[in-house]
Amino acid sequence: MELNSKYNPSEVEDKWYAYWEKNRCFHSEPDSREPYTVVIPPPNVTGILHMGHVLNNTLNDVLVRKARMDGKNACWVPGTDHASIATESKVVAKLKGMGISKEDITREEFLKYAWEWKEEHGGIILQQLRKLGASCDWDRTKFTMDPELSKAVIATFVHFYKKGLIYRGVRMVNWDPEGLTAVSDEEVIHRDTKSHFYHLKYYISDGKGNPTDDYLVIATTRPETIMADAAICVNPKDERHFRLHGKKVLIPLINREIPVIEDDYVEMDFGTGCLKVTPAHDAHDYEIGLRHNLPVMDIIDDHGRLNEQAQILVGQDRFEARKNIVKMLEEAGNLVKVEEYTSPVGYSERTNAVIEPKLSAQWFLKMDELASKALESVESGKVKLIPDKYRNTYRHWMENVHDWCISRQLWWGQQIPAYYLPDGKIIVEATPEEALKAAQTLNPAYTAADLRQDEDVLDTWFSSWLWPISVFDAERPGHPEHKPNRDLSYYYPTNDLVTGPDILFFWVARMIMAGGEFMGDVPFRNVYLTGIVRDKQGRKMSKTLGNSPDPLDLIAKYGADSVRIGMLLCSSAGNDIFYDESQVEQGRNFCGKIWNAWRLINGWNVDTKGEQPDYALAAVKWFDNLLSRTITEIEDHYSKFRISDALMAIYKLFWDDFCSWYLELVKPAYGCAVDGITYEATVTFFDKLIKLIHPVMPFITEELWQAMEKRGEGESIMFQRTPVAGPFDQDFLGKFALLQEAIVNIRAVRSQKGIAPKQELDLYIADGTFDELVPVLSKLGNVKVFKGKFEGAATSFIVGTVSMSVALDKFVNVDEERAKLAADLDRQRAFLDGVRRKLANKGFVDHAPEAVVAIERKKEADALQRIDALENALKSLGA
RNA sequence: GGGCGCAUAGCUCAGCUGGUUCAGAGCACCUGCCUUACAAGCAGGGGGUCGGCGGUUCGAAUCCGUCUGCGCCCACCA
Repeated sequence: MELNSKYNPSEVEDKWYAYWEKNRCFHSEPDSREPYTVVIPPPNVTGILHMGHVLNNTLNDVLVRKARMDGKNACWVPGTDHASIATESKVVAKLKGMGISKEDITREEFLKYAWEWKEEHGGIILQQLRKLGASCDWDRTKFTMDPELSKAVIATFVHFYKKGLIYRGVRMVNWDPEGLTAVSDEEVIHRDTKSHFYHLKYYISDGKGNPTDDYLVIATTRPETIMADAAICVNPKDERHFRLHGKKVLIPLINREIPVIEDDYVEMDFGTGCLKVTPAHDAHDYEIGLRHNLPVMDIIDDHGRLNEQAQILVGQDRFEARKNIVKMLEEAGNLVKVEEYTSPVGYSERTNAVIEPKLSAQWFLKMDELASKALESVESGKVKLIPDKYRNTYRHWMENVHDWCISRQLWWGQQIPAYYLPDGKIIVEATPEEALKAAQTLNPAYTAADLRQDEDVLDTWFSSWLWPISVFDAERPGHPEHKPNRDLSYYYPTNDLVTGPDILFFWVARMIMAGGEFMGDVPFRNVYLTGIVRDKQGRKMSKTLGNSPDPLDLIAKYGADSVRIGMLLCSSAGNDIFYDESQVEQGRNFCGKIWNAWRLINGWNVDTKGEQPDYALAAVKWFDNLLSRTITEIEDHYSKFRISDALMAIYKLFWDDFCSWYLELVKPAYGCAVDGITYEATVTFFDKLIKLIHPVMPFITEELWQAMEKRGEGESIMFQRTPVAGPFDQDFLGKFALLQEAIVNIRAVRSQKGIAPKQELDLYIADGTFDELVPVLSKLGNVKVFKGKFEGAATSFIVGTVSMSVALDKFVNVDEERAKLAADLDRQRAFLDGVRRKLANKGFVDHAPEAVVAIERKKEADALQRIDALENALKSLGA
């Protein structure tokens, strides 16, 4: 088949992806083969493909395609995550655009809009993944809010509730005033933020609510919360404040009287040693409040605005109120001074709003027991983290875990199956019907109208932690007594999980917990943690910075294979990825190389009766051995998840070894035909090479494999077997490497002396070490080879221990050659000295293993031989 | 503040159990080539005190200590 002179990726990629999908090449069903399973880290249903996804899914696809070609039953389950906060805020925004406020519509109406939105805009990313070449089993696509997956989530809640691990309680939680929901500790990101430290005067009360002349000074970063103060706290040992014990002070501006209390919590040497206690708006203050029975006064509403309780600045946003109250305090004479201050502030992971500590009733899952089991799974090596360094981080987290706040004040998600009875009792059952039945066992008079379901939904991670189970068998979570279905028994546990370290705790750890709870086994064997994709300057790629290229643009420009290569080239596990477009260009260049190599082979005239020349015989033997050795290396890299090393090994094998050496060697002279044996061998090599390349570059390899000969409908390179390494002759490969060195030397001589490649030179070789490879030398070096020493003007070099001389009567400058040889001789003598010093060292000879000493002795002998050869060469130059 | 990790060529990184001629790779760079697969290419070449200091060892890029400079995770001294 004729090939275009240029490779056109976009045409080829669309064609083959459509072909793969039409023939359901990615679909997997349980059978007698060994399974290889991965589940996709479900991207947000609202998401669009970014470079992080590209990295992640490329790695995943490489592993899946490799496993498939290794003969395993590969199954990669795709899907999306309902992402409650992100999706809900998008829907709210859309409704706002339509003039509809969430408060004005019912839950049912809102959900109708949300589902419409999801059907319309959701899952774009799954289309985009196809462009990348991801070989997902699309027939198995799941969504975390699919009816059966939601059922699994509800069942899980009921399971843990009845087990006593889920409880409802009033706690200080992280409130997101933008998302209007509580979030878990893990969803709060602390960032050092510049702010101010305001020193405020609180006058001591005379006991009747009037200020005296005496005052104390507190330091706060949040002056807008003073109206919620319940006390001033000092350290009982702090002598400076003994006079305050038992006194009351007045809150500035509103003159409310609050007591001075004593508690060890207060550090004497921080701030002024006086702490204002605001139980409603600070987690520590809340604790102090509990210890001292202080009232809780909440002055901030869900949106982060001051409410009626504040008395002043009512309705203002907390940050606006802060500015204003500072002015008021200054005017009132309560402001002593303002300091610049940097302190960590919590931000919502989803909305980036400043988190407001807020007291509210939420649902929690006890983590102690689950976490210790999940820790054990990793410590024992049942789950391997790659790279290993994350074990430490993981351990630290699992040992310091807090109960998980699982309720969210949202509508998009699985509604908590808790039902309140009129008397406040809580019934937890999977469905309203079951709940009613349970209620009626308490009092048969209850009707459905007496049950009020909890308004909140569950944290999205509370559904994604079931993902590796529920995508196969949604009946199982919450029901460990259920027999796993056929899919689950076959595919679980999955093999590898590729994901970012940022969700190690959010997701990975919790999947391990759920796996232990419902399957009694870990959900995966290996977790490959990728780095974060950064730009050339080391900045994290983000939409706001605008430094992230659109992967689809890149794919359109360079082709998906090139983008995959660009990503993989710089992706050693666990290290951040410094992305640069030049790497994608390298991928594109590699496509061109592969393409042209086939064009060359494909264009040869073949003489089936022709005799195989000696150089071709040697070339085939060499590449055959080298292929085996390199496959061994590649397999080793894969087994250790060194994907970029595996790629580099393949890359060099193809480009340097196959193209630059092998093809140059066997390629017939212009107008001549290649013999049949060499041709067949070359085609076989090419076939093996593109099979090795397929997992990293699926498209171009499919195109060429299909171009090589007519294939049947539905056939694909992806179902071919990975080439296996045979035994290889290390000595022969070593000898060939030396020969390559000789050829490089000859080329260098030409280059330095300006001798055209076409001009044949005479080469003298001292002995018969390379006899078998002389035809190779002649062809690639364009030399006529003579055995023995050359007497006359020549340039000489040592290959291994063999001296070679290029006769150069016409070109050589004897002085230059002499100087070169002398320099080389000096180097060899210095080397010999070093080796001899080592061997003369009794400590070395006595302590070092015999093999190491033997190597040194060999070095000594070789060096002596080389020195001898160099001396002879010098002599023949008349030195 | 606590914990973990990193530092090797201009850039990105390998270097696994301390010992092969170990100081490497890719990219970038320099020189010469439009050689009939490929200029997105071919051939050749330069470039590093392995962050500093000290130690262990016959032997250290590799192990230990320490300092410096980065990065990450955890932690609300208000």
